[in-house]
Amino acid sequence: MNAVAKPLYELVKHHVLGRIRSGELKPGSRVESEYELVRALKVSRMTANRALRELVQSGVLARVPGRGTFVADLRSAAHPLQIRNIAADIQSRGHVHRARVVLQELVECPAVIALRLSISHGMAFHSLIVHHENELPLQVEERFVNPRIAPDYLSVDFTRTTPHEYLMAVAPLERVEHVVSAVAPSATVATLLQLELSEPVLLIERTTWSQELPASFACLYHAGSRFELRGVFSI
Amino acid sequence: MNAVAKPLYELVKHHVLGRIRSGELKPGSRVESEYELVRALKVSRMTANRALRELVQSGVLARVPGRGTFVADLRSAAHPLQIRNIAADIQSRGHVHRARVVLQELVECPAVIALRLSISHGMAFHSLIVHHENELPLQVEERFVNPRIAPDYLSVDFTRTTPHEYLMAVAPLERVEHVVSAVAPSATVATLLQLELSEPVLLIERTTWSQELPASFACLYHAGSRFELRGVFSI
DNA sequence: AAGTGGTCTAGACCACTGT
DNA sequence: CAGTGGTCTAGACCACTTT
Repeated sequence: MNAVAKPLYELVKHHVLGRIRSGELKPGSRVESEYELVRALKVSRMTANRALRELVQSGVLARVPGRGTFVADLRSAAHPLQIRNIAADIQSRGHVHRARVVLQELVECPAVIALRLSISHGMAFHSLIVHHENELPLQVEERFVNPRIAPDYLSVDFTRTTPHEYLMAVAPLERVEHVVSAVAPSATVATLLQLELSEPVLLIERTTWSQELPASFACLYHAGSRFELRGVFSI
Repeated sequence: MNAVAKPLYELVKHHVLGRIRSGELKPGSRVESEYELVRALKVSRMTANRALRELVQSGVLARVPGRGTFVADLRSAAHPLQIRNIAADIQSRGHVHRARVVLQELVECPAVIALRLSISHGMAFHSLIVHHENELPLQVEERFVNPRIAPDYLSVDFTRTTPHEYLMAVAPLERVEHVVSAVAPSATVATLLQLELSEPVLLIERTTWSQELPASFACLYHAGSRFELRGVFSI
C-alpha cells in the first residue's frame, strides 16, 4: 500500500517533511546533508540532491553552500499569494509597527468558524488586533485559533510577536488557503481602521493547517487606500 | 562575457527559451528530445533532463512519456496569482460567458500608461470590454496594448476571444505582474458593472511582458460582491 | 583537512507511445 | 521495433565554509 512505486526522491522528501511536520525540525534547524541521506536512506547522492533541491524550490528548505541545509523560516515559504508578515512588511519599509490588542480571549466559537476549524465542542481562542504603520491603522486582524494546535495562545504578548509568527513557531505550517475580496467595512472594522463606512476594504481570509488539522482562521481587513497585494511571475 | 560560468543546464534552458521567445516554437510545438539535446549541445542526458524538468516546473513546457516534450499552452503557465482567463473560469462553472466590446481603438495614450509600456511616441491600442456571467456583469477589462507586440489588435473580434488569449497566442508571455487592491468604482465602472458607487470593487492591475518588452497593461474591475481570488499552498 | 552544496557525466533499467 | 520520458547510480571535480 506504500504507493504504487513512488520515486526514491519522493521518499527522501517525505522523510524530511515528516521530521518538519512532526515539529522535530523547526525553522532554522539543520537538515541532514546529502551524504548523510545517502548513508541513512541508501540512495545515491544525486537522488538526495534532487529531493533537497525540490524542497528548496517549494520554499521548505534553504541551502547554504559549504554550510548545510536548513528549514526555511516564515517569509520564504510564500509564493502563491505571499504569506505576509505584516510587522516585517512594515519594518522593511523603514516604518514603525505597533500592534494594539483589542481582544484575546477564549470564546464559544461561531458555528461557521467551528466548522472550518473542525472543532467539535465549540470553544476556540479569539484575538482581535490592530496593526499600525507609523500610528496609522493598516490592518485589522481577527483570528480564531484551534486550542489543540496552540494551547498557550492566550498568554502570548501580541504586541511583541504577531499571531502568525507565534503559530509558525509552535506548529509548522502545512497548508494555507487564501481568499481575497473587496468588501464594505463593518462598523467595528471601520472604526478600528479609522475609515468611513463607504470606503472599500481589502479582505484576506486565511485558513492554515498544521499537523493535519485546521490551525487557524483569520480575517485580515485592510484600508483599500493604504494597502495592495503584489505578485510577480516570470519564466 | 557569456556569464561568469553559468551552469550547463541553464544554457540548455536558455537555448529552448530562445526558440520559444523568438516565436520559432509556439504552444503545442514539439521541443527537442533529451537525446537530441545531448547530441546538439554536447551535454549529458541528466543535464538536458534537468533543464527540461525545470522548464516543466515553471509551466513553460509539458512532457508526455513516450511521446515527447511540448511547449505548454496558455492556462498551464499560471501559479502565483493565477493568470486567470475570465471566459474559461465562467465556462468551468457551467455558466455562459458573453463579452461586450465597448471600445477598441487607437489612442494617444496617457503618460502614466506610456511609461509603463515603454512607448515613446505615445500611441497605443486601447480596449474596454465587459465580461458577463449569465448576463450579469462580472468584470470590466480596460487594457492598453503595445502596438509593437500585437499590431493587429484592433481587428480581433473580442466577443470570440479574450484579449488575454489573443496576446498569449501572438506573443509568448515572459513576465507578469499583478497588483490587487480594493477601490471605489468610478462612475463609468459602476455603470458598466451595474453597481452603486458605494459598493467596493476588487481591482487587479496586470502588466505583462513579452519579447523583453512591456506588452500590455490591464485594469480588471470586479464587483466585490460577485468575485474573489483564491489561492492554496501546501508543502 | 574535512565537510558541504553545486554541478556534471556515462552509463543503466523501466514503462510507455509510436510505427 | 526504435524513440521517448522517468528514474537511478557511482563516481567525479569544484568552490566554499568550518574546524
